[in-house]
Amino acid sequence: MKDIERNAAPVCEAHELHRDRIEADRENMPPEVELYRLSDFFKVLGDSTRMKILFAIDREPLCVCDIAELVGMTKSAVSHQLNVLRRASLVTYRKSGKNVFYELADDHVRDVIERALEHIRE
Amino acid sequence: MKDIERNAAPVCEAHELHRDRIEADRENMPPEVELYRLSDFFKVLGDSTRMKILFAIDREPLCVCDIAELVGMTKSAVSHQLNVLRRASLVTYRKSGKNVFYELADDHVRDVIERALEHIRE
DNA sequence: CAAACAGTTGAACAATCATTCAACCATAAA
DNA sequence: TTTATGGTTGAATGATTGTTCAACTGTTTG
Repeated sequence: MKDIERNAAPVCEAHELHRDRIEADRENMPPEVELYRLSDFFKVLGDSTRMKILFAIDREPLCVCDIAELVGMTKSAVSHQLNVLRRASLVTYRKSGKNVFYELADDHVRDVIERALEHIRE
Repeated sequence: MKDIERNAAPVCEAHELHRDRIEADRENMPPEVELYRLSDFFKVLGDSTRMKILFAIDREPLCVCDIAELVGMTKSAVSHQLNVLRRASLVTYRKSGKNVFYELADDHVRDVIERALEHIRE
């Protein structure tokens, strides 16, 4: 049968019974802006190349070509991803002669990744 | 000038000077498989709809139509995203009559999100 | 100054992905 | 056994995105 109600308000009978509790759930949710900033933050971490880069510079600042060698990609690809990490304030950089050295911006990032590691290791 | 060396090993002079340190950095990196599981985990969190869903069911299990109303999307769209969250083991579900109730799988997820919230709030 | 090197950038391409639409399954009620 | 409801699913579509390629900037060295 055709789902003619597909665009109607998705409210089931169970919902009608718990209007007040649902309302409390709604108030428990962070504001829109924060939800977007949160998912944007995770989106940056959600790429294996960027994850490799973050672990590569975990111990010490490295120049782009060192990072490229550690993660096994071209300088260009790495530079593009470093740009993403920079815009998200996950890394900082410092120029020195012909080189540009990147390092982790702060320990918050390490914390989040550490927790996630615990999770996937069960 | 043309970058004729673009596919060559990306090793700069600075790299030659610190071969041993770079090698230590390499050993500090988690194994490939773990890096992929880690970025896959963050990838699932890196979507605003899924993030909304997780906060919607943070306090109590909810049925699909309640979740759909809280996040402001169709049941179909929510069901697709719940499927992603299920495959990543971030949520569990329980059938009850016509309804299917979803809840957070464990507290690890809450921990990671909590840390990330602290980060984006500075 | 010219050549080489480290890194950046924009366009293009392929791949991934979120949402919509339509149909479908399962349960409950009439 | 129909009918309605809650939820799932596959295909299609449009948007986003990661990598490559080519060219370019800036710095150092000969």
